[in-house]
Amino acid sequence: MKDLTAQQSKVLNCIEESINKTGFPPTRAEICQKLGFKSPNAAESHLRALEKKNIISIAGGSSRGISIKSKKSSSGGGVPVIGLVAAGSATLASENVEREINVDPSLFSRNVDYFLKVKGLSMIEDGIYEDDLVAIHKTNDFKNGDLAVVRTEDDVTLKYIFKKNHKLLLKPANKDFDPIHIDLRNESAEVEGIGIGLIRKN
Amino acid sequence: MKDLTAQQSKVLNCIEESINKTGFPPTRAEICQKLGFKSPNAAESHLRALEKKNIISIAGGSSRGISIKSKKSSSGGGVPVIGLVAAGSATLASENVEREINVDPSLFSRNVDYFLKVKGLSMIEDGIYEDDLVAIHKTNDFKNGDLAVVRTEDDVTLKYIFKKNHKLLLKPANKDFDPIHIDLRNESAEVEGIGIGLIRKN
DNA sequence: TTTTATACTGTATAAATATATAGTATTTTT
DNA sequence: AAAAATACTATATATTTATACAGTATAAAA
Repeated sequence: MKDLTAQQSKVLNCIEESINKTGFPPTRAEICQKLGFKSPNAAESHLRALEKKNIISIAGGSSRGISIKSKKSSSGGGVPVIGLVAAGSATLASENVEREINVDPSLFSRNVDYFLKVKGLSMIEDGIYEDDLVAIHKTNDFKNGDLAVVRTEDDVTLKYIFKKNHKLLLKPANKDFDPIHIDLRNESAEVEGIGIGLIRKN
Repeated sequence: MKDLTAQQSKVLNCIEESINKTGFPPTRAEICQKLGFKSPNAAESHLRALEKKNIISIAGGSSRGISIKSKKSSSGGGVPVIGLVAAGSATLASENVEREINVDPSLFSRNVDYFLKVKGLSMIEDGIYEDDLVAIHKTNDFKNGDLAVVRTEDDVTLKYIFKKNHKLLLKPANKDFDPIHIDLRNESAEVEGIGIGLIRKN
């Protein structure tokens, strides 16, 4: 994206201020008044420049029809949402980040490192549905029965975890799905984190 | 604060929707179009009523000069969590507010007015568990099948709602619970809001 | 060098919009 | 029983507002 000029920034700022202060965008005349322009076309052309640079959008034929497009990911690092893409890479790599969510840190019992977007129906019997966002706390420490994000050799999956000696059991909450048995002497598996909460959007 | 009438709520909702969708408030004409009024004064008088009740403010002499008062203080103000206490008063009155949560406004599809802490198991088959926080958008506008917060004569409940003529059906998602049938000719019932999401803490 | 973008003033106007006024009817409050 | 609030239709209009057109001038890109 091209950079904004000094004047364009001023105009953008003026729009933001208006929305913050009054609750609605400014008119051309108001922009002129605030920035000291004497012609409405001064504001108009700056708006068109901002539109061209894809910063704002202008609704034709309606008053105050200005809206700011790139609603900045408001300061304060949001928590990334990661889709459970097929094979093996549910990492925090930016390719996998679908979006970010600002959450109250005190919401969940432990720190939320990311949200995992659920694919499939393997946990449906315990109220975890497709497209739910499961709050994940990154750790490889777990108790038997925890809801865990487990990276196996060829998959990343969300299941209840049980460990006994060298045997790992990954148990779904859906009778149509079979539990996964892993013998750690033959196969590798790693716990990436545990589920500490859930967000669902209807 | 005085309660809003059904129509006033619709108008308020219309304003919220416009701001959410377009980025700026609606004109009188747009409100009329959306709600099916034929005179701009229908919108005007509802707006003045909302202004009188201190819900919105109207900037005189400027187009689209509507702003929602309570929403202005978006910074800092979290979304309240309300417990479904026994009889009849799941209002936003401070006695019922258990805590507040800061959520990303863009998280859910519509504005979240409060979170309702679920009591009981009546929705368990659709993945809504005890102590889950259901995100509620305040409105009395609903579609059949919506998850609704309904205030009946002696209770406040969260169920799927279906309306047919004068009959209201409140349907749980648990076969051990019976649906509630309400004949609006004999009993009163009011939709306080609809569920648009959910937060669970493990 | 020519074009394009920036950065304005100044004027004009069709269309959008708020807002007043005049009614009618129902419900709620006092 | 009277007054006030609710809930509109219908019409009118002053004002607001977007937006086009005509210029001037400078700086950056092609």
